[in-house]
Amino acid sequence: MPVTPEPTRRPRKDAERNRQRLLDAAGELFVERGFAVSLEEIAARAGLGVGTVYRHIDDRAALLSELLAPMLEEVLTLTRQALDRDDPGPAFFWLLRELAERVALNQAMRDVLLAEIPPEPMVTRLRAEFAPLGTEALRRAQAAGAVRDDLDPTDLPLLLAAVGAVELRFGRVAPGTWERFFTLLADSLAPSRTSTTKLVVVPMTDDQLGELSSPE
Amino acid sequence: MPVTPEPTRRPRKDAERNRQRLLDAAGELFVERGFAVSLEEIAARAGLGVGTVYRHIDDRAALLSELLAPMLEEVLTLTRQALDRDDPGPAFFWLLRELAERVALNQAMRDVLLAEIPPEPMVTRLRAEFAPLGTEALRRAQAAGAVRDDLDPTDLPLLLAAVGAVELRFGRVAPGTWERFFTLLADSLAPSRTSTTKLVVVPMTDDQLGELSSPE
DNA sequence: AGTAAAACGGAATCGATTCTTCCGTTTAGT
DNA sequence: ACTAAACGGAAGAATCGATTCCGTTTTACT
Repeated sequence: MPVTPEPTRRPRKDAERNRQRLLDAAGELFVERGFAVSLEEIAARAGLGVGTVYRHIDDRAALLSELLAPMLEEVLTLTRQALDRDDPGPAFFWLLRELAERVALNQAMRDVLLAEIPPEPMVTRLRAEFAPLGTEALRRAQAAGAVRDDLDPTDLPLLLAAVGAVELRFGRVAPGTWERFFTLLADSLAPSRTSTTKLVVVPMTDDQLGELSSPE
Repeated sequence: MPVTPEPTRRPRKDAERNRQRLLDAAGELFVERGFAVSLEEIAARAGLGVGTVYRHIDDRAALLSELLAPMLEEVLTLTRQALDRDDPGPAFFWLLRELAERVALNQAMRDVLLAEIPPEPMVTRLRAEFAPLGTEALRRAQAAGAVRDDLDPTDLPLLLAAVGAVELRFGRVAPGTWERFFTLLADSLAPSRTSTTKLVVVPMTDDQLGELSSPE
């Protein structure tokens, strides 16, 4: 039976270049705007027409799914790194902060924790795989006396969601506020303490709070 | 010049009844769904047609504004009550919890803190009037040694927003979770502590976390 | 240079959503 | 019964974003 000589022909040079631009633009915008990005927005940032976008992807869902996967993968990687350490207390707080930072600064990650997003296989997988790892990291930190015993593994997504929500709301007028909030939150996880962790990040100003009313 | 004999004629009985139904339905739905309620939804719950709604209100904005006002007014009232007390520490934590509860259980309040809502004079007024009162309540609690010194008045809306976000996201599958989170958060505000406040509210279950993926 | 296939741009289409208006019908009040 | 008030809900208008379609431009190769 005669088969096609070249099962996969080499794409044209401009097509390859545009695919890269598309992926770059989509990646940036996904971090900035999460699942709310429109294809038009992506096309514009890539300097392409929407029609061209569709020649490179199946549809919007497939594109976002592809962009989301590595972000969620990184969560698992970080968690495994924490479990590799032999200082359970600091390792747990390190992990929590790494995750909090990613959630705070990445709208797509915030959407995963905070928003009603279309069903994503990767999200289901993340939950299934993260659960035992996160639980173990927490248990070890508790065994080491670094974390209050009544903290539950299910509190972890809750804490991260809170951090994400804070930066989502206040980050626009006072970037970095998530870190101030995180410091506060972390202080509540210790079984006891004789002092507070110094709040390094400056508080918001009244003016910044006022800016919340003006759109965009 | 002849004037109208009855400047304001008595409305028909059914009109009066419907106006009340409308206000009741709108009030309920505003608490449940915040600024996202549609007039159609309100009309349906009131058992009226949308056309009828418009005979009772100017437009959507006016209706929501009217419903929002008393909620914000209550915030000021609670704050003044806290300032009337002579136990600054407990008074501050009492106030924070009262406000947190309202924010957590009322979507309209959450929207005020968390969402991009249309400009509302009442919100501007609230900010202006709450600021000095909230600041005073905090300062007194700090002077009494009940609250860490580096907490800033602008952190208050931030803390409340976080509580609201938590219940917004997790309340559907695990109502009351805001309270667990609040307890945790409150523990971080003390200058020091030798133990933790017992977390009375049970944590979420893994199943509940999983339900977050399914819409509605 | 010349040509055909590949790729492109963006207008047009489609669907969904929600405020608001309009008008024919129903109901309260006398 | 009759009239003015009130009602219901379809229709109009606007917005927004995914997806498709097709005439035009570019690349690759002779």
